[in-house]
Amino acid sequence: MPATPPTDFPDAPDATRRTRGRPRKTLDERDDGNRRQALLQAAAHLFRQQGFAGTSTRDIAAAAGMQAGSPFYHFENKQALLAGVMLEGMQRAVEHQRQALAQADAAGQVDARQRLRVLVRAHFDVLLGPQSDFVPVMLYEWRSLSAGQRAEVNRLRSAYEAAWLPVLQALHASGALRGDPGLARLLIFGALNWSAQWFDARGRATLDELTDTALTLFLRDAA
Amino acid sequence: MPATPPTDFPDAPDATRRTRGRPRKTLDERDDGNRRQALLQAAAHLFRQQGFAGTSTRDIAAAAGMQAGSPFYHFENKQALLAGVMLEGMQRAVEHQRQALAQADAAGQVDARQRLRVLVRAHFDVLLGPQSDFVPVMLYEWRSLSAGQRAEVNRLRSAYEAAWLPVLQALHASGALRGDPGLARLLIFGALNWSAQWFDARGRATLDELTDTALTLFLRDAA
DNA sequence: CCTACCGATCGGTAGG
DNA sequence: CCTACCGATCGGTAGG
Repeated sequence: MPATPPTDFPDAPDATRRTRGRPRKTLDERDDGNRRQALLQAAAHLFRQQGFAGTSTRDIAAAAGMQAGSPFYHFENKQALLAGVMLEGMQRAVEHQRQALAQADAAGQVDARQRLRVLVRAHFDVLLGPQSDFVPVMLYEWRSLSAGQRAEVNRLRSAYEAAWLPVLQALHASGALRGDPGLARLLIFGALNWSAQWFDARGRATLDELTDTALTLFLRDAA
Repeated sequence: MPATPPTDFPDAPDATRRTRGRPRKTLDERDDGNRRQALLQAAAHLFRQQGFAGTSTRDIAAAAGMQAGSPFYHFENKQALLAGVMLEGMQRAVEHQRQALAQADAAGQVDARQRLRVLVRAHFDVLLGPQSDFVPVMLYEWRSLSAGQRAEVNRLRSAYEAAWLPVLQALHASGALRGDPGLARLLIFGALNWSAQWFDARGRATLDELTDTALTLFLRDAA
């Protein structure tokens, strides 16, 4: 990505250029997808705190340091901003899951029990770790997407969820997990996803302890 | 409660009273808290479908067969409508739980495992059964309440949740439930509450089957 | 990306 | 509970 040369205003008197009017943006703030990213970040945060309908595009613009109309230079409309947040959230989730599983493979952790631990821990990372506004927005602002956007997000979501089923089926086959694996998966996702409502990063439990408790709750001991 | 005598309009010509102007409301539609109840019902439904911020008081009025300004005759503001929905939802939940436990007592079901089944089933009833808009609104529109309203709703919610802990502690003591009962309770509530997002009453699973699967997932078999 | 603006909608009220 | 209405806010756009 080539650095854009600083374009001066030819008609501005040189001495006052830096002191009059609104402060100049630094080069770094201007170029490439930087501002788009700032909008997504701000939108994720506000959508999570106040919901989609409860957040104005002006709020988002202000949080990203822009004027009221500027978000529409980067996104077609408010809904496209929401879809952007969700797609980014799911891409991160899929990628983090992929890396976690690859690392487990490299460490020779092929046991279904170990793999479930990896999946649960990666899930908590994405849901409760730093920068964790994107996925909760996906989970809770679902209904505000158009049908087409929903389908697009759903493709990533299905890929993410698909990784769980073979692991749960293996655990069911070995007797470590009881009940229909499909229904069990829904209940387990619920248990994990609900943590976004109550987990406090400053509180007592760490993500490791949470993972332990969840696995202890769902799985039987090895015979 | 004394029946209100039908008050006629003294200056309305008798013959046309029933045919001109907007149709008369029947007595039944007019008196007491009937209209208030219709507003709560409509609000619960719309808040659930579209969220609090995404629903206008005009939508609610129309759904209850009123004009735009009329909800404010019954409720101070939009937020009071939301609080009304949540309080009604929690009152129903607490009452249903109380009845279910009383019935279990009468049937001599004092075993902790049996009591957990009763609690789970009653929870699903309130969350997924007929008229199940009130509690999901409570679960998902939390942030739109004022601090004072939140405290009021929380009192009922704490009472509801308090019934679970001794049962879970007994199951933990007997080895049927693993992990800290406090954390386990949060995970279990998550698994159950999340069902409001995916359960389809027209689908395959019944509430009984759901209850079975949940108990099988969380509890170990008797030794 | 900002400025200036528009039409629509919203929560809420006065007065009956 | 309706009628008529108000001020504020909102998503979005034209033109630079």
